[in-house]
Amino acid sequence: MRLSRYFLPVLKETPAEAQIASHRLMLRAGMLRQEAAGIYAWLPLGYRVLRKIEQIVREEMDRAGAIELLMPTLQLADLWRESGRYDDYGAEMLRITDRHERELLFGPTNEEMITEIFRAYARSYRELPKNLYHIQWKFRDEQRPRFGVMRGREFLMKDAYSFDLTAEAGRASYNQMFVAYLRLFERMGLKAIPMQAESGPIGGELSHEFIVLAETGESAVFLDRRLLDLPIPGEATDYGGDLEGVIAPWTSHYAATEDVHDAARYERETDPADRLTARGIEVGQTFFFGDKYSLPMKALVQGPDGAAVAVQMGSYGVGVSRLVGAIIEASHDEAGIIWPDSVAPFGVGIVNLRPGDEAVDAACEGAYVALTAAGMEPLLDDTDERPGGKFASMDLIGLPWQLIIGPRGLAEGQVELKRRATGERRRLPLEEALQALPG
RNA sequence: CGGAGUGUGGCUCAGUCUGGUAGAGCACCGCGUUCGGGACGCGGGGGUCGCAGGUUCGAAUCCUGCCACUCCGACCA
Repeated sequence: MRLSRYFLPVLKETPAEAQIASHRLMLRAGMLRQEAAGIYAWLPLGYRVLRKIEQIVREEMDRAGAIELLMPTLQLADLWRESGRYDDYGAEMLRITDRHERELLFGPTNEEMITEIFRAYARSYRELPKNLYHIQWKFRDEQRPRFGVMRGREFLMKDAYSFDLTAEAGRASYNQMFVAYLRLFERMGLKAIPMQAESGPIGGELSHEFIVLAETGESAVFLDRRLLDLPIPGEATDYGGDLEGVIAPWTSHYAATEDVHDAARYERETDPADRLTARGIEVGQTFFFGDKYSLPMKALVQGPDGAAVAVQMGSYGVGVSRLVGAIIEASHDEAGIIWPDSVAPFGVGIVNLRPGDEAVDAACEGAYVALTAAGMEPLLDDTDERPGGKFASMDLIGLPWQLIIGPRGLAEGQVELKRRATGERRRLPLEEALQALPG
């Protein structure tokens, strides 16, 4: 992408409404525009990051055997009356009436709808297990939205739903999602720790919140710090096999949010030197709730013995839009965002220090073509802004690499290659710089 | 939902107490000089001061109502 043709409204000054780093930086980097309290437009740069995160989530869900579909944002109120949640959910649910006076709602989650879809087609235990997911916009009418995309009212969520014949099989499905979550957060450069959690309105006994440790997190957490060093399951993990052993290290150390924290147990199960009290951002949550929905909504299949049984279900959410903020909270400095390579909106920024200079323009064009061909997704700053401003903008938007090309260096056959994360700067010939970049 | 604030040009804000022709910096447009870490000079464009009533000769400023947004708390798959 050539910056001269792009839409990247970076802000020199910090917007007054933004309180935390990720919100400030998203507004300043031209990623986000607030349209109402807790409702945002994703500008081109922000949307690129959102899509990268979404894609990582999708790949890991697919790897774990889940199947993608897409459910609508609007749902019929009657569907929620079947589960009894229409009245229970309260003011957080946005209720809508159409021209025929039919009651609708903007979905805050999709247990009812996926159960309705499943029961419409599934008849036999032979069709199990199934795990269906979608990545769709949700709306929860928070009383007090805040912190930008960290706590918006409209947000993008991946939600998966598992269907099994028995609780044991359901537990296996739960474990698959557990492992997939460990992997997908790791791929985004995040250290997300699974913690015991309350299941809240979703219901059920078994639940984990996946929490990224950050000072600006909304909840206090208590954990065994050895969890921070556990290895993440590899790409070759056999999701068809028994995963109990894979997740055991994660569930055998103490980790809990303040809501369910048991101080006595904490002291009994952890060594004082290993205790870590911190704050965290919830980026995902897993639930196993058995027949809580399948029973009242009659999602039944015939078992081997011919009897109809309610399927055992779980649901698994990832806050895709919240992750954009969480990643920034975990990775930024005074100058701006520092994107992990895997979610960076562009792989490398090329800075033309003297647009209009024939040699410099040619070198930049050459680098742009070569890096595009190499799949590096370069962003070429070919504007006539002054160098200082270009450097500041590049640091702000946080691309992993910066390739700086100017007349002075070029006269000596040199360009500058800068790694955003470390600040390391190297002067070297253009050809070598292109070789040094991954991709 | 309880409490506290804020709405003035695209952004950050001053002006409101004490009513009297709407301001600054940045950004933007033109010309020129510049150009390796957010340049400088000269000239210029842009605001029904959140909305609606009221008081007054006169309202950004005082009064009333409403709306939006922010912060603290409660709430929060």
